[in-house]
Amino acid sequence: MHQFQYQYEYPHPAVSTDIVIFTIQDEQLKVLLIRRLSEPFKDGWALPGGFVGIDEDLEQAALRELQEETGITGVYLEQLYTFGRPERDPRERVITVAYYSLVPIDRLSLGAGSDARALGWFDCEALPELAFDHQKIVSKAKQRLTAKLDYSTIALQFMPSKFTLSELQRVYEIIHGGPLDKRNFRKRIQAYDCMEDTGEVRRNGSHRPARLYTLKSPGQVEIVK
Amino acid sequence: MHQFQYQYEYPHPAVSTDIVIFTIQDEQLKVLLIRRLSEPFKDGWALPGGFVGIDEDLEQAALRELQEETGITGVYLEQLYTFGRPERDPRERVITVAYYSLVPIDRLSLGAGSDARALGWFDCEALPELAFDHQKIVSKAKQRLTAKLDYSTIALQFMPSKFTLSELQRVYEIIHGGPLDKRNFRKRIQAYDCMEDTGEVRRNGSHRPARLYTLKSPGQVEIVK
DNA sequence: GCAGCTTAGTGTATTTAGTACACTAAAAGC
DNA sequence: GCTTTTAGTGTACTAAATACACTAAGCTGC
Repeated sequence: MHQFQYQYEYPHPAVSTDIVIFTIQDEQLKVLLIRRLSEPFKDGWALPGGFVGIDEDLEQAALRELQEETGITGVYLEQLYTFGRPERDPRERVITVAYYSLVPIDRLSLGAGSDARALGWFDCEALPELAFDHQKIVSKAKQRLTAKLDYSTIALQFMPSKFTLSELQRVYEIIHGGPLDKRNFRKRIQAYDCMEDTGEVRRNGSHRPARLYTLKSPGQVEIVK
Repeated sequence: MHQFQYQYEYPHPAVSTDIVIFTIQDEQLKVLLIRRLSEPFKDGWALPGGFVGIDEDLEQAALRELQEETGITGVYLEQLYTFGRPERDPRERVITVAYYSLVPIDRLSLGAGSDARALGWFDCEALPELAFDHQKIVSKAKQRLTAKLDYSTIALQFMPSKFTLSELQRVYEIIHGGPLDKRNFRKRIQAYDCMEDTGEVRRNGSHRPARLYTLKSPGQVEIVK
Protein backbone atom coordinates (compact mmCIF):
# COMPACT_ATOMS: atom_id res chain seq x y z
CA MET A 1 0.00 0.00 0.00
CA HIS A 2 1.58 3.20 -1.19
CA GLN A 3 -1.23 5.52 -0.32
CA PHE A 4 0.62 7.89 1.97
CA GLN A 5 4.19 7.53 0.98
CA TYR A 6 5.08 11.23 1.04
CA GLN A 7 6.01 12.36 4.50
CA TYR A 8 7.04 15.69 5.93
CA GLU A 9 8.11 17.02 9.27
CA TYR A 10 5.61 19.87 8.99
CA PRO A 11 2.24 19.95 7.28
CA HIS A 12 2.38 21.03 3.65
CA PRO A 13 -0.42 22.51 1.59
CA ALA A 14 -1.18 21.30 -1.90
CA VAL A 15 -0.41 23.77 -4.68
CA SER A 16 -2.37 24.00 -7.88
CA THR A 17 -2.67 26.29 -10.86
CA ASP A 18 -5.90 27.51 -12.40
CA ILE A 19 -6.09 29.14 -15.79
CA VAL A 20 -8.54 31.71 -17.07
CA ILE A 21 -8.68 31.50 -20.85
CA PHE A 22 -10.47 34.37 -22.51
CA THR A 23 -11.67 34.62 -26.03
CA ILE A 24 -14.12 36.69 -28.01
CA GLN A 25 -16.96 34.82 -29.64
CA ASP A 26 -20.42 35.91 -30.76
CA GLU A 27 -19.69 39.47 -29.71
CA GLN A 28 -19.04 38.35 -26.14
CA LEU A 29 -16.05 38.01 -23.89
CA LYS A 30 -15.98 34.35 -23.03
CA VAL A 31 -14.17 32.15 -20.55
CA LEU A 32 -13.27 28.52 -21.00
CA LEU A 33 -14.65 26.18 -18.34
CA ILE A 34 -14.43 22.46 -17.81
CA ARG A 35 -16.88 20.14 -16.20
CA ARG A 36 -15.51 18.51 -13.07
CA LEU A 37 -15.34 14.75 -13.28
CA SER A 38 -14.90 14.12 -9.55
CA GLU A 39 -15.77 15.40 -6.13
CA PRO A 40 -15.91 17.99 -4.81
CA PHE A 41 -18.22 19.94 -7.11
CA LYS A 42 -18.59 16.86 -9.32
CA ASP A 43 -20.28 17.76 -12.63
CA GLY A 44 -19.98 21.43 -11.79
CA TRP A 45 -18.12 23.94 -13.93
CA ALA A 46 -14.61 25.02 -13.01
CA LEU A 47 -11.51 26.61 -14.47
CA PRO A 48 -9.02 24.30 -16.08
CA GLY A 49 -6.13 23.61 -13.75
CA GLY A 50 -4.64 21.10 -11.41
CA PHE A 51 -1.87 20.24 -9.03
CA VAL A 52 1.69 21.30 -9.61
CA GLY A 53 4.22 18.52 -9.99
CA ILE A 54 6.84 18.44 -7.30
CA ASP A 55 9.62 19.33 -9.74
CA GLU A 56 7.53 21.28 -12.16
CA ASP A 57 7.63 25.01 -12.70
CA LEU A 58 4.37 26.82 -11.97
CA GLU A 59 3.83 28.12 -15.46
CA GLN A 60 4.80 24.76 -16.90
CA ALA A 61 2.19 23.10 -14.70
CA ALA A 62 -0.44 25.54 -15.95
CA LEU A 63 0.50 24.86 -19.58
CA ARG A 64 0.41 21.10 -19.01
CA GLU A 65 -2.99 21.18 -17.32
CA LEU A 66 -4.33 23.37 -20.08
CA GLN A 67 -3.10 20.95 -22.69
CA GLU A 68 -4.40 17.91 -20.85
CA GLU A 69 -7.80 19.30 -20.03
CA THR A 70 -8.56 21.42 -23.07
CA GLY A 71 -6.06 20.58 -25.80
CA ILE A 72 -4.96 24.22 -25.98
CA THR A 73 -1.23 24.70 -26.52
CA GLY A 74 1.20 27.43 -27.33
CA VAL A 75 -0.47 30.26 -25.49
CA TYR A 76 1.25 33.02 -23.56
CA LEU A 77 0.29 32.81 -19.89
CA GLU A 78 0.54 35.65 -17.45
CA GLN A 79 0.45 35.13 -13.73
CA LEU A 80 -2.65 36.71 -12.23
CA TYR A 81 -2.73 36.23 -8.46
CA THR A 82 -2.36 33.54 -5.83
CA PHE A 83 -5.43 32.49 -3.91
CA GLY A 84 -4.89 30.79 -0.61
CA ARG A 85 -7.85 31.17 1.72
CA PRO A 86 -7.60 28.21 4.08
CA GLU A 87 -11.12 26.95 3.40
CA ARG A 88 -11.13 27.40 -0.35
CA ASP A 89 -10.96 23.66 -0.96
CA PRO A 90 -12.91 21.28 1.28
CA ARG A 91 -10.50 18.38 0.78
CA GLU A 92 -7.30 19.85 2.13
CA ARG A 93 -5.44 23.11 2.14
CA VAL A 94 -4.88 24.06 -1.49
CA ILE A 95 -3.12 27.20 -2.58
CA THR A 96 -3.67 28.02 -6.21
CA VAL A 97 -1.59 30.19 -8.48
CA ALA A 98 -3.90 31.63 -11.11
CA TYR A 99 -2.82 32.45 -14.66
CA TYR A 100 -4.70 33.98 -17.52
CA SER A 101 -4.38 34.09 -21.25
CA LEU A 102 -6.12 35.42 -24.33
CA VAL A 103 -6.62 33.17 -27.30
CA PRO A 104 -7.51 34.33 -30.79
CA ILE A 105 -10.98 33.91 -32.09
CA ASP A 106 -9.90 31.39 -34.70
CA ARG A 107 -7.81 29.26 -32.40
CA LEU A 108 -10.56 28.21 -30.06
CA SER A 109 -11.09 24.85 -31.64
CA LEU A 110 -11.55 22.65 -28.61
CA GLY A 111 -10.22 20.18 -31.04
CA ALA A 112 -9.72 16.49 -31.38
CA GLY A 113 -9.77 14.42 -28.25
CA SER A 114 -11.77 16.82 -26.17
CA ASP A 115 -15.13 15.69 -24.93
CA ALA A 116 -17.66 18.29 -25.98
CA ARG A 117 -19.77 17.79 -22.89
CA ALA A 118 -16.78 18.43 -20.68
CA LEU A 119 -15.76 21.83 -22.04
CA GLY A 120 -17.54 25.05 -22.71
CA TRP A 121 -17.09 28.71 -23.53
CA PHE A 122 -19.21 30.92 -21.31
CA ASP A 123 -20.08 34.56 -21.56
CA CYS A 124 -18.29 36.38 -18.76
CA GLU A 125 -21.51 38.16 -17.89
CA ALA A 126 -23.51 34.96 -17.50
CA LEU A 127 -21.28 32.42 -15.87
CA PRO A 128 -22.78 29.34 -14.24
CA GLU A 129 -22.03 28.62 -10.60
CA LEU A 130 -18.36 27.82 -10.40
CA ALA A 131 -16.48 25.41 -8.17
CA PHE A 132 -14.27 26.61 -5.30
CA ASP A 133 -13.47 30.33 -5.46
CA HIS A 134 -13.21 30.25 -9.23
CA GLN A 135 -15.77 33.01 -9.57
CA LYS A 136 -13.36 35.30 -7.70
CA ILE A 137 -10.50 34.25 -9.93
CA VAL A 138 -12.46 35.03 -13.07
CA SER A 139 -13.48 38.41 -11.65
CA LYS A 140 -9.92 39.31 -10.91
CA ALA A 141 -8.80 38.19 -14.35
CA LYS A 142 -11.48 40.25 -16.01
CA GLN A 143 -10.54 43.25 -13.94
CA ARG A 144 -6.91 42.84 -14.97
CA LEU A 145 -7.84 42.46 -18.63
CA THR A 146 -10.04 45.55 -18.56
CA ALA A 147 -7.32 47.60 -16.91
CA LYS A 148 -4.67 46.43 -19.37
CA LEU A 149 -6.85 47.41 -22.29
CA ASP A 150 -6.04 51.04 -21.50
CA TYR A 151 -2.30 50.87 -21.20
CA SER A 152 -1.15 47.93 -23.28
CA THR A 153 -1.75 46.17 -26.54
CA ILE A 154 -3.07 43.09 -24.78
CA ALA A 155 -6.27 42.95 -26.81
CA LEU A 156 -4.31 42.20 -29.95
CA GLN A 157 -3.83 38.71 -28.56
CA PHE A 158 -7.47 38.07 -29.36
CA MET A 159 -6.95 38.66 -33.05
CA PRO A 160 -6.47 35.95 -35.68
CA SER A 161 -3.53 36.23 -38.05
CA LYS A 162 -5.47 38.50 -40.41
CA PHE A 163 -8.18 40.85 -39.31
CA THR A 164 -9.90 44.09 -40.19
CA LEU A 165 -9.78 47.28 -38.13
CA SER A 166 -13.53 47.11 -37.60
CA GLU A 167 -13.15 43.64 -36.12
CA LEU A 168 -10.44 44.90 -33.81
CA GLN A 169 -12.61 47.82 -32.78
CA ARG A 170 -15.45 45.45 -31.92
CA VAL A 171 -13.09 43.49 -29.66
CA TYR A 172 -12.11 46.67 -27.85
CA GLU A 173 -15.74 47.68 -27.52
CA ILE A 174 -16.75 44.32 -26.10
CA ILE A 175 -14.07 44.42 -23.42
CA HIS A 176 -14.45 48.11 -22.76
CA GLY A 177 -18.18 47.72 -22.54
CA GLY A 178 -19.27 50.57 -24.75
CA PRO A 179 -18.94 52.10 -28.21
CA LEU A 180 -15.74 53.75 -29.38
CA ASP A 181 -15.29 56.47 -31.96
CA LYS A 182 -14.08 54.94 -35.19
CA ARG A 183 -11.62 57.65 -36.16
CA ASN A 184 -10.15 58.08 -32.71
CA PHE A 185 -9.80 54.35 -32.38
CA ARG A 186 -7.92 54.04 -35.64
CA LYS A 187 -5.68 56.95 -34.72
CA ARG A 188 -4.77 55.25 -31.45
CA ILE A 189 -4.10 51.87 -33.04
CA GLN A 190 -2.01 53.49 -35.74
CA ALA A 191 0.10 55.15 -33.04
CA TYR A 192 0.97 51.72 -31.63
CA ASP A 193 2.65 50.99 -34.95
CA CYS A 194 2.33 47.26 -34.44
CA MET A 195 0.38 46.04 -37.44
CA GLU A 196 0.65 46.26 -41.19
CA ASP A 197 -1.63 46.19 -44.17
CA THR A 198 -1.49 42.80 -45.89
CA GLY A 199 -2.72 44.32 -49.14
CA GLU A 200 -5.59 41.84 -49.05
CA VAL A 201 -9.21 42.68 -48.40
CA ARG A 202 -12.16 40.82 -47.00
CA ARG A 203 -15.47 40.88 -48.88
CA ASN A 204 -18.16 40.40 -46.44
CA GLY A 205 -21.59 41.45 -47.61
CA SER A 206 -23.05 44.03 -49.88
CA HIS A 207 -20.69 46.85 -49.02
CA ARG A 208 -17.14 48.07 -49.39
CA PRO A 209 -14.59 45.41 -48.48
CA ALA A 210 -12.25 45.94 -45.53
CA ARG A 211 -8.46 45.85 -45.57
CA LEU A 212 -6.85 42.95 -43.78
CA TYR A 213 -4.09 43.72 -41.31
CA THR A 214 -1.59 41.51 -39.57
CA LEU A 215 0.53 41.95 -36.46
CA LYS A 216 4.12 42.98 -37.09
CA SER A 217 5.40 40.77 -34.27
CA PRO A 218 2.62 38.40 -33.22
CA GLY A 219 4.39 37.20 -30.08
CA GLN A 220 5.66 40.51 -28.81
CA VAL A 221 2.41 42.10 -27.81
CA GLU A 222 2.01 43.85 -24.47
CA ILE A 223 4.01 46.99 -25.16
CA VAL A 224 2.81 49.58 -22.72
CA LYS A 225 1.60 52.95 -23.80
CA MET B 1 9.67 10.18 17.20
CA HIS B 2 7.38 12.61 15.42
CA GLN B 3 9.74 13.74 12.74
CA PHE B 4 7.73 12.81 9.68
CA GLN B 5 4.23 12.67 10.94
CA TYR B 6 2.59 14.51 8.03
CA GLN B 7 1.84 12.16 5.19
CA TYR B 8 0.29 12.65 1.80
CA GLU B 9 -0.66 10.50 -1.11
CA TYR B 10 1.13 12.83 -3.51
CA PRO B 11 4.22 14.94 -2.94
CA HIS B 12 3.47 18.43 -1.65
CA PRO B 13 5.67 21.49 -1.93
CA ALA B 14 6.30 23.77 0.99
CA VAL B 15 4.74 27.23 0.72
CA SER B 16 6.28 30.34 2.19
CA THR B 17 5.78 34.08 2.06
CA ASP B 18 8.49 36.66 1.63
CA ILE B 19 7.99 40.33 2.28
CA VAL B 20 9.70 43.30 0.70
CA ILE B 21 9.48 46.24 3.06
CA PHE B 22 10.46 49.55 1.52
CA THR B 23 11.21 52.78 3.25
CA ILE B 24 12.97 56.03 2.47
CA GLN B 25 15.97 56.87 4.61
CA ASP B 26 18.99 59.09 3.97
CA GLU B 27 17.62 60.06 0.58
CA GLN B 28 17.60 56.45 -0.52
CA LEU B 29 14.98 53.84 -1.23
CA LYS B 30 15.78 51.09 1.23
CA VAL B 31 14.73 47.49 1.75
CA LEU B 32 14.57 45.65 5.03
CA LEU B 33 16.67 42.49 5.20
CA ILE B 34 17.29 39.96 7.90
CA ARG B 35 20.33 37.87 8.56
CA ARG B 36 19.65 34.19 8.20
CA LEU B 37 20.24 32.20 11.34
CA SER B 38 20.32 28.78 9.74
CA GLU B 39 21.29 26.90 6.63
CA PRO B 40 21.01 27.32 3.76
CA PHE B 41 22.61 30.73 3.27
CA LYS B 42 23.38 30.85 7.00
CA ASP B 43 24.51 34.36 8.02
CA GLY B 44 23.53 35.67 4.62
CA TRP B 45 20.96 38.41 4.04
CA ALA B 46 17.43 37.55 3.05
CA LEU B 47 13.94 38.97 2.94
CA PRO B 48 11.82 38.47 6.02
CA GLY B 49 9.39 35.61 5.54
CA GLY B 50 8.71 32.01 6.33
CA PHE B 51 6.45 29.06 5.94
CA VAL B 52 2.70 29.39 5.79
CA GLY B 53 0.76 27.61 8.53
CA ILE B 54 -1.48 24.86 7.27
CA ASP B 55 -4.61 26.75 8.31
CA GLU B 56 -3.24 30.21 7.94
CA ASP B 57 -4.18 32.71 5.29
CA LEU B 58 -1.30 33.81 3.05
CA GLU B 59 -1.42 37.46 4.00
CA GLN B 60 -1.82 36.53 7.64
CA ALA B 61 1.31 34.38 7.40
CA ALA B 62 3.22 37.29 5.90
CA LEU B 63 2.07 39.62 8.66
CA ARG B 64 3.00 37.09 11.33
CA GLU B 65 6.47 36.49 9.92
CA LEU B 66 7.02 40.19 9.62
CA GLN B 67 6.06 40.69 13.24
CA GLU B 68 8.15 37.78 14.46
CA GLU B 69 11.25 38.60 12.48
CA THR B 70 11.24 42.37 12.47
CA GLY B 71 8.70 43.59 15.02
CA ILE B 72 6.86 45.53 12.32
CA THR B 73 3.08 45.47 12.66
CA GLY B 74 0.06 47.15 11.21
CA VAL B 75 1.29 47.59 7.67
CA TYR B 76 -0.77 47.23 4.52
CA LEU B 77 0.59 44.36 2.44
CA GLU B 78 0.01 43.93 -1.24
CA GLN B 79 0.60 40.66 -3.03
CA LEU B 80 3.44 40.97 -5.52
CA TYR B 81 4.02 37.69 -7.32
CA THR B 82 4.49 34.01 -6.68
CA PHE B 83 7.91 32.52 -7.28
CA GLY B 84 8.08 28.80 -7.80
CA ARG B 85 11.15 27.76 -9.77
CA PRO B 86 11.76 24.16 -8.74
CA GLU B 87 15.38 24.74 -7.71
CA ARG B 88 14.89 27.99 -5.88
CA ASP B 89 15.43 26.36 -2.49
CA PRO B 90 18.06 23.64 -2.11
CA ARG B 91 16.25 21.92 0.77
CA GLU B 92 13.00 21.00 -0.86
CA ARG B 93 10.50 22.42 -3.29
CA VAL B 94 9.39 25.75 -1.86
CA ILE B 95 6.90 28.02 -3.57
CA THR B 96 6.88 31.50 -2.16
CA VAL B 97 4.16 34.10 -2.35
CA ALA B 98 5.83 37.51 -2.20
CA TYR B 99 4.23 40.58 -0.67
CA TYR B 100 5.44 44.14 -0.43
CA SER B 101 4.72 47.13 1.70
CA LEU B 102 5.83 50.70 2.24
CA VAL B 103 6.50 51.94 5.74
CA PRO B 104 6.77 55.57 6.78
CA ILE B 105 10.13 57.07 7.46
CA ASP B 106 9.34 57.56 11.13
CA ARG B 107 7.96 54.11 11.72
CA LEU B 108 11.09 52.21 10.91
CA SER B 109 12.17 51.71 14.44
CA LEU B 110 13.32 48.14 14.38
CA GLY B 111 12.32 48.49 17.94
CA ALA B 112 12.57 46.64 21.16
CA GLY B 113 13.42 42.98 21.02
CA SER B 114 15.06 43.05 17.63
CA ASP B 115 18.66 42.09 17.43
CA ALA B 116 20.50 44.89 15.66
CA ARG B 117 22.94 42.54 14.01
CA ALA B 118 20.11 40.50 12.57
CA LEU B 119 18.28 43.28 10.75
CA GLY B 120 19.27 45.97 8.34
CA TRP B 121 17.98 48.58 5.94
CA PHE B 122 19.80 48.46 2.60
CA ASP B 123 19.87 50.87 -0.27
CA CYS B 124 18.03 49.27 -3.17
CA GLU B 125 20.87 50.21 -5.47
CA ALA B 126 23.52 48.52 -3.34
CA LEU B 127 22.07 45.33 -2.00
CA PRO B 128 24.34 42.64 -0.64
CA GLU B 129 24.15 39.14 -2.10
CA LEU B 130 20.75 37.78 -1.17
CA ALA B 131 19.68 34.26 -0.31
CA PHE B 132 17.57 32.18 -2.70
CA ASP B 133 16.00 34.21 -5.51
CA HIS B 134 15.36 37.14 -3.22
CA GLN B 135 17.22 39.48 -5.54
CA LYS B 136 14.61 38.76 -8.21
CA ILE B 137 11.82 39.38 -5.73
CA VAL B 138 13.23 42.75 -4.75
CA SER B 139 13.65 43.69 -8.41
CA LYS B 140 10.07 42.86 -9.17
CA ALA B 141 8.87 44.78 -6.12
CA LYS B 142 10.87 47.82 -7.10
CA GLN B 143 9.53 47.63 -10.62
CA ARG B 144 5.98 47.50 -9.28
CA LEU B 145 6.60 50.40 -6.94
CA THR B 146 8.08 52.53 -9.70
CA ALA B 147 5.16 51.78 -12.00
CA LYS B 148 2.59 52.56 -9.33
CA LEU B 149 4.18 55.92 -8.63
CA ASP B 150 2.72 57.15 -11.91
CA TYR B 151 -0.86 56.04 -11.51
CA SER B 152 -1.55 55.83 -7.80
CA THR B 153 -0.92 57.60 -4.56
CA ILE B 154 1.21 54.72 -3.28
CA ALA B 155 4.14 56.94 -2.34
CA LEU B 156 2.08 58.64 0.35
CA GLN B 157 2.50 55.47 2.37
CA PHE B 158 6.09 56.52 2.93
CA MET B 159 5.09 59.71 4.71
CA PRO B 160 4.95 60.20 8.45
CA SER B 161 1.83 61.67 9.98
CA LYS B 162 3.01 65.22 9.31
CA PHE B 163 5.25 66.20 6.44
CA THR B 164 6.11 69.06 4.15
CA LEU B 165 5.50 69.16 0.43
CA SER B 166 9.23 69.40 -0.21
CA GLU B 167 9.76 66.21 1.75
CA LEU B 168 7.07 64.51 -0.29
CA GLN B 169 8.66 65.75 -3.47
CA ARG B 170 12.02 64.32 -2.44
CA VAL B 171 10.37 60.94 -1.90
CA TYR B 172 8.91 61.04 -5.39
CA GLU B 173 12.25 62.09 -6.82
CA ILE B 174 14.08 59.27 -5.10
CA ILE B 175 11.73 56.62 -6.41
CA HIS B 176 11.37 58.22 -9.80
CA GLY B 177 15.11 58.60 -10.07
CA GLY B 178 15.30 62.20 -11.23
CA PRO B 179 14.33 65.78 -10.38
CA LEU B 180 10.74 66.98 -10.63
CA ASP B 181 9.46 70.47 -11.22
CA LYS B 182 8.30 71.97 -7.96
CA ARG B 183 5.21 73.77 -9.24
CA ASN B 184 4.02 70.93 -11.45
CA PHE B 185 4.55 68.49 -8.63
CA ARG B 186 2.48 70.55 -6.23
CA LYS B 187 -0.26 70.98 -8.80
CA ARG B 188 -0.43 67.23 -9.27
CA ILE B 189 -0.51 66.49 -5.55
CA GLN B 190 -3.16 69.12 -5.00
CA ALA B 191 -5.30 67.46 -7.65
CA TYR B 192 -5.25 64.24 -5.64
CA ASP B 193 -7.04 66.15 -2.90
CA CYS B 194 -5.88 63.73 -0.26
CA MET B 195 -3.99 65.87 2.24
CA GLU B 196 -4.69 68.95 4.30
CA ASP B 197 -2.74 71.77 5.84
CA THR B 198 -2.31 71.23 9.57
CA GLY B 199 -1.73 74.92 10.13
CA GLU B 200 1.59 74.07 11.72
CA VAL B 201 4.98 74.75 10.22
CA ARG B 202 8.38 73.16 10.52
CA ARG B 203 11.39 75.38 11.19
CA ASN B 204 14.34 73.68 9.81
CA GLY B 205 17.36 75.89 9.26
CA SER B 206 18.02 79.45 8.30
CA HIS B 207 15.21 79.88 5.87
CA ARG B 208 11.46 80.16 5.52
CA PRO B 209 9.61 77.43 7.43
CA ALA B 210 7.50 74.88 5.53
CA ARG B 211 3.85 74.09 6.09
CA LEU B 212 3.06 70.71 7.56
CA TYR B 213 0.47 68.58 5.84
CA THR B 214 -1.32 65.43 6.88
CA LEU B 215 -3.18 62.75 4.94
CA LYS B 216 -6.95 63.09 4.95
CA SER B 217 -7.45 59.34 5.17
CA PRO B 218 -4.17 57.73 6.13
CA GLY B 219 -5.30 54.18 5.46
CA GLN B 220 -7.12 54.73 2.19
CA VAL B 221 -4.18 55.50 -0.03
CA GLU B 222 -3.84 53.90 -3.47
CA ILE B 223 -6.53 55.78 -5.33
CA VAL B 224 -5.70 55.47 -8.97
CA LYS B 225 -5.32 58.44 -11.21
C1' DG C 1 19.11 95.82 12.21
C1' DC C 2 20.16 94.87 7.78
C1' DA C 3 22.51 92.23 4.06
C1' DG C 4 22.93 87.85 2.45
C1' DC C 5 21.77 83.12 2.20
C1' DT C 6 18.56 79.38 1.89
C1' DT C 7 14.43 76.97 1.22
C1' DA C 8 9.09 77.74 0.73
C1' DG C 9 5.63 79.00 -2.01
C1' DT C 10 3.07 80.66 -6.18
C1' DG C 11 0.88 81.38 -11.85
C1' DT C 12 0.96 81.60 -16.75
C1' DA C 13 2.02 80.44 -21.46
C1' DT C 14 3.02 76.59 -24.51
C1' DT C 15 2.77 72.03 -26.03
C1' DT C 16 0.76 67.72 -26.34
C1' DA C 17 -2.76 64.35 -25.94
C1' DG C 18 -7.57 63.26 -26.13
C1' DT C 19 -12.15 63.99 -27.72
C1' DA C 20 -16.11 65.23 -30.69
C1' DC C 21 -17.85 65.08 -34.96
C1' DA C 22 -19.64 64.09 -40.75
C1' DC C 23 -18.78 63.07 -45.12
C1' DT C 24 -16.95 60.18 -49.26
C1' DA C 25 -15.64 55.35 -51.10
C1' DA C 26 -16.55 50.79 -52.61
C1' DA C 27 -19.01 46.80 -53.12
C1' DA C 28 -23.56 43.97 -53.46
C1' DG C 29 -28.49 43.53 -54.25
C1' DC C 30 -32.31 44.77 -56.59
C1' DG D 1 -28.08 52.80 -61.98
C1' DC D 2 -30.09 53.44 -57.57
C1' DT D 3 -30.20 51.93 -52.77
C1' DT D 4 -28.11 49.92 -48.89
C1' DT D 5 -24.34 48.94 -46.04
C1' DT D 6 -19.93 49.06 -44.03
C1' DA D 7 -14.95 51.05 -44.85
C1' DG D 8 -12.18 54.70 -44.58
C1' DT D 9 -10.54 59.51 -43.71
C1' DG D 10 -9.32 64.90 -41.21
C1' DT D 11 -10.03 68.89 -38.47
C1' DA D 12 -11.47 71.87 -34.73
C1' DC D 13 -11.91 71.94 -29.81
C1' DT D 14 -10.86 70.78 -25.05
C1' DA D 15 -8.19 69.05 -21.36
C1' DA D 16 -3.92 67.61 -19.51
C1' DA D 17 1.02 67.98 -19.05
C1' DT D 18 5.01 70.63 -19.36
C1' DA D 19 8.39 74.50 -19.15
C1' DC D 20 9.69 78.22 -16.74
C1' DA D 21 11.17 82.62 -12.71
C1' DC D 22 10.18 85.39 -9.21
C1' DT D 23 8.66 86.77 -4.28
C1' DA D 24 8.25 85.31 0.81
C1' DA D 25 10.02 84.20 5.24
C1' DG D 26 13.15 82.94 8.51
C1' DC D 27 18.11 82.51 10.21
C1' DT D 28 23.04 83.94 10.35
C1' DG D 29 26.70 86.89 10.69
C1' DC D 30 28.40 91.25 10.51
